[in-house]
Amino acid sequence: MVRAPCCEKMGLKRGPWTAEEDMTLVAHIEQHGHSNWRALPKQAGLLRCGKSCRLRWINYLRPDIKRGNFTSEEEDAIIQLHAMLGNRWSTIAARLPGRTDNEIKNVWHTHLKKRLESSSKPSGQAAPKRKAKKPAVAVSALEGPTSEPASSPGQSLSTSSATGYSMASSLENTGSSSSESEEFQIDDSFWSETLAMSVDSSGSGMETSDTFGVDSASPSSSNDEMDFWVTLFMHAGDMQSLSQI
DNA sequence: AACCTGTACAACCGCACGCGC
DNA sequence: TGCGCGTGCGGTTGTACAGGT
Repeated sequence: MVRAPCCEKMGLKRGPWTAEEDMTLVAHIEQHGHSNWRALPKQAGLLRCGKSCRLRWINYLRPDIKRGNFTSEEEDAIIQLHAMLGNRWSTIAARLPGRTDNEIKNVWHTHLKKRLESSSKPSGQAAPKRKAKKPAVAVSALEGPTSEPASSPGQSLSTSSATGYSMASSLENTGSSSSESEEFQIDDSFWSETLAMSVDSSGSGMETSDTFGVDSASPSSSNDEMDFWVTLFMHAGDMQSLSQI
């Protein structure tokens, strides 16, 4: 199956987005939505390919994006989820309200990975953040009435694409996390305990478990299934870390 | 003060998947 | 049933900036 290039490079702009482009995109999406990314740039009068518009919206312009440094809880959650799920950034992002897969991926590659590699220390200590990155130009241009930082933890998630994601594939496709099968040896007592916990889905004390409750309220059965497995793994991770103490 | 190096983040690229025709 | 299109995802690259020398 030969696919056409995502953007026929006919005078389409590339590189960093300007504030005007951002505003144009946001205004268009607010008015018309984004039912068709490919047609969107034309309709909005943007000289960008649809893919670029989609990326910009998802990673930067969405009103529910939470910007700023990751909290240590978030970093710990990423580390745990990555240990469980591997490089499934979108799935991990779905567990962290307001965070995007791209952002999480960047954080992982820049310091979480190094932190894990360089130290066997407990994860509570965040890697030193060298700088508070410049405020993005486009954001400052947008930080008007249109984009309020919805940083409250219970907000709805739009990052998750609810791709039909099965547990089997998540376990089999462990290219980057080959140690999963070794890390999680599940015995019968684990299953009985975990299943009991998942029925009564009270939080385990971790901040991210709040988001489970939100998502599990979703009518989508695939989301329910995903929540079940992620919750399961989270508990497994908790139990493992407890056993190491 | 100027240059060099490392870090953080935005953006791009290519592939895979799902859906409609 | 097969094909083409649109979208989503993960990997990678480019670049701006801060700190160090």
